[in-house]
Amino acid sequence: MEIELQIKMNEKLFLRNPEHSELGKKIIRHSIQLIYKNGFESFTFKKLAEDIGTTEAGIYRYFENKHRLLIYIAAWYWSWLEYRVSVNTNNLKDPAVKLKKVIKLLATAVEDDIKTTHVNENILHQIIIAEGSKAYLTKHVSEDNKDQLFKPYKDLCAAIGEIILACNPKYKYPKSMASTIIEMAHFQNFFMNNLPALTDFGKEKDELKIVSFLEELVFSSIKKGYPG
Amino acid sequence: MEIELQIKMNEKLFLRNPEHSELGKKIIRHSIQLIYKNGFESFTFKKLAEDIGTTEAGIYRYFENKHRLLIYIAAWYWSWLEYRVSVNTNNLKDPAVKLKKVIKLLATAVEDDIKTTHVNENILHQIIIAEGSKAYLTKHVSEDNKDQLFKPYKDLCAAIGEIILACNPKYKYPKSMASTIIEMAHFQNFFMNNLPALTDFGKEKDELKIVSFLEELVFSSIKKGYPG
DNA sequence: TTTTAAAAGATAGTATTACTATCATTTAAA
DNA sequence: TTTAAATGATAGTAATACTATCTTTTAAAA
Repeated sequence: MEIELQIKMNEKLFLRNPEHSELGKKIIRHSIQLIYKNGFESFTFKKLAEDIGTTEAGIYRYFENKHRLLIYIAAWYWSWLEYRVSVNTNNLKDPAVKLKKVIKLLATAVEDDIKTTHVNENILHQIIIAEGSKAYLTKHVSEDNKDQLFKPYKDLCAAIGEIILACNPKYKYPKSMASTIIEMAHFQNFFMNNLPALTDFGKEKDELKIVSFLEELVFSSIKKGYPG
Repeated sequence: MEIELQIKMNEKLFLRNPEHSELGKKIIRHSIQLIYKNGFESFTFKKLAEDIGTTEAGIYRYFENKHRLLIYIAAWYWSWLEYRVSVNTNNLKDPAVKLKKVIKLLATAVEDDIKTTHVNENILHQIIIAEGSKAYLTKHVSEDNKDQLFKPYKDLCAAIGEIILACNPKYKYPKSMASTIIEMAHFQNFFMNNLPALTDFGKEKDELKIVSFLEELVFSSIKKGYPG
């Protein structure tokens, strides 16, 4: 039996659903590779088309512009992460154990077991670290947000917020704590590898140190101590 | 007696020092306004030149490209913040009181008393919140970092790290905690105003709530309790 | 006060980017 | 088998991101 992970994406994220055709899947796969290789700024639909072996106009039939494509990729990532969080935590009772698991999922590289056909999740993780915030750091965030383009991020944040509240129902900032964990899992990683003076992990470059930092940060704040 | 705040900037940040001429100062002032108004993506040297009443070529004599100009503006902001941190904390003995002061300086809008002639600091604060991370989220961070372009950020981070260590010399993550405070002071503000579901401050939109959140986060982690 | 050099203005030009439009051909669904 | 949808091929445009050159203005040195 072959199981393929299909994530249902918001229709507003694209002009034509890239999951529904070979070309569409190629667009996603190759844009992830190209953005990883050269960064989002130097990424263009022309280069992408050449890389795939199609034409610029072909790409424009799927996505309005490269920023929309970035939002799509980010949304896919957040949906996928929420899926992994739910799979990896719903058999756990202790919310503190759950929260530890969440931090680990956020802050460490993916073990490449559950392979979805057309996405390299490790590279995806890397580009979301470096380019992910550009999806919402724009003048048109609010309109994009009205179109629900950031729903997967907000859902993940809400889910983590729930776990935090389960640890301590009186904690006052579950959602801000959740977004802090998410953003810092990524930023501390980026800093560690690129601006090490901004972290305490520059020498070892060990993701597990980020996990320890975040765990200490979170659990001392929500005051439930460490789980086993 | 007239005192003007002059911040010495790294020579590699520009081709010609914008502080040394009227045109240069106009470039800084007007770019801050334009980026604030339309966002960094739609900001171009052409538009800037028209806004100022000079030519594109004129701007290029000061800055290699718009990204360098953003780095310059960000560097100026971080230098200015470090200056304000030192002015506002060096008469304080208790490091915990110092740290509270730092959090407030980072997370709340500027009282526009100390006016530097050509920069609107409130608008500057806003654009750093929305665009600041784009200064380093690039493929060429490491080279830029070698040119010391991010030194002001790193210095500020180091200074805050020192205060954290003064609170608790055994705390293991002073620099990561410092960069977390800095980034979250900005991101929680951006989220509060643009993606409120990611925070617990969406309704009131009150910066002081962010201050409370950060204080609780920081002090429960470094375990020295709140100052008076 | 003149000379000289640096800065700014004016104008032109190029390659690339970010699209839109059209028409022919292939592929897949009815 | 027909018909529509998707793709390919090609062209074209406005804007962006520059570089180059030449003239005029401004400011500093002799």
